[in-house]
Amino acid sequence: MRSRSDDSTTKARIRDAAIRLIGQNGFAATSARAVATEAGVSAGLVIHHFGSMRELKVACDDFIITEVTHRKVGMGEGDVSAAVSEWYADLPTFEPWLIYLGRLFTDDSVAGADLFDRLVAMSHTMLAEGVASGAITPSADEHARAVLLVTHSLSTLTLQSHIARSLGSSQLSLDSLSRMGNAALELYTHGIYTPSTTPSQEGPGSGPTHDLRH
Amino acid sequence: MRSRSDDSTTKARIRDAAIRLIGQNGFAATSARAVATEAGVSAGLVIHHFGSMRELKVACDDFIITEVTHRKVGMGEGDVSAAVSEWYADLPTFEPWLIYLGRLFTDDSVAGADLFDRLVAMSHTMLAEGVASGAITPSADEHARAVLLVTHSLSTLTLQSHIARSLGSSQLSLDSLSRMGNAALELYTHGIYTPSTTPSQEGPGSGPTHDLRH
DNA sequence: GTCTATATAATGATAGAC
DNA sequence: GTCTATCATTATATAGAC
Repeated sequence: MRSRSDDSTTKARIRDAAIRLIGQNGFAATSARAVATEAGVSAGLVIHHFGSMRELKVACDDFIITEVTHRKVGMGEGDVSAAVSEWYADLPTFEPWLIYLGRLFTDDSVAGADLFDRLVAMSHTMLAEGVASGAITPSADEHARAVLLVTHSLSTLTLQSHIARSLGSSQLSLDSLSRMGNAALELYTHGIYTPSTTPSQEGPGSGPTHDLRH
Repeated sequence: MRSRSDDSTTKARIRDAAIRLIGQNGFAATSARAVATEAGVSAGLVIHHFGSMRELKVACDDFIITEVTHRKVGMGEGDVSAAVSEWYADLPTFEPWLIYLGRLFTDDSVAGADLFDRLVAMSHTMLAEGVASGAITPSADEHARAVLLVTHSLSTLTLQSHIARSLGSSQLSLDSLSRMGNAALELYTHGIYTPSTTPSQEGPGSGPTHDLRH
């Protein structure tokens, strides 16, 4: 279900075209002319409606952030996970939004930084509730764990083209998503190491690659 | 330790400048003139040495891939993890390489795709060995798990600016790296869920966000 | 609102002097 | 090898016709 995205004004069509192109190629590689062609209008009209390319970018950011954030259904506002799940459930419609969302964290914008920080805060809250209820194991560094989980979670977005290719489809499919989801569930349930053979503690600087050298 | 990177020819200086700028801003946002200024040479010389901007990009890709891949030390060639660990251990020197490496998977290039696939193959092999020796729990979908672990691992690179900010430093620090590494070790050791309260199986399409809604 | 035409700036790339 | 000067192309953005 789209909320107010059934907006068939020309301005909305231009914005949607920009979301597709910026998501696919990045902002710097997207020209006003390319957006115009994609939207089926003239180049001047793109600028006329948004003032400048940077403002068009901001409009796209705002739109995506609003769409992924403004959830009134169920468990309160700001439920990004639920929104993304809905998007995944209707890939033909929402794939451009998912691609743009991934690009948001990589193209560096204030919108991406803000959303990331909000996701960390949400993850932090949920983890704390889980720990309090006994469902989730405490961590020696709760904030680092929250950042780690958000980072891991977003990697499915930022690296979606590689995931799709490696799993055998040209683009992200429901099947690939399901396989990744189940693998992640395994990981979050019991890790990957057998209980008796946990490796020794890491030193500083060993960084993010230790999961490649089990 | 740099291998053959102590190359102080002008051509190498231009390539190093390009690695810094492309890593920081992306290829499309990096002009020949900007590279020239960064390297302290004229704009024409950049093209003279590399032929075109695209060829300069390929040269940067090749350089980084070679540096991160050609490890003859210890456990055989192609040990990307060991190389990245060395880079992390000397951040002032190698930070531009780490940033470029992250950009490689996001800017989409053939070099990035090839490296990703090789990392998945390596991860697959290591996991299989671990399972055979009893150190690692088997998975219902070994390939998906390998892809997941590589994706998670690379997210520390592709999202490094967000991680650094969220952990309180302006850029990636040894302390942040250490905290993330330890949080990941916890995760890989026992997951996050307590044994008795594992959530039910995921359906298709629930995708990569379930780790945000424990 | 939408177009065409255009001004202005920046881009990648070339040519030729040194 | 390196520079300056320049070209052709493309970019964003503006102005004005309809």
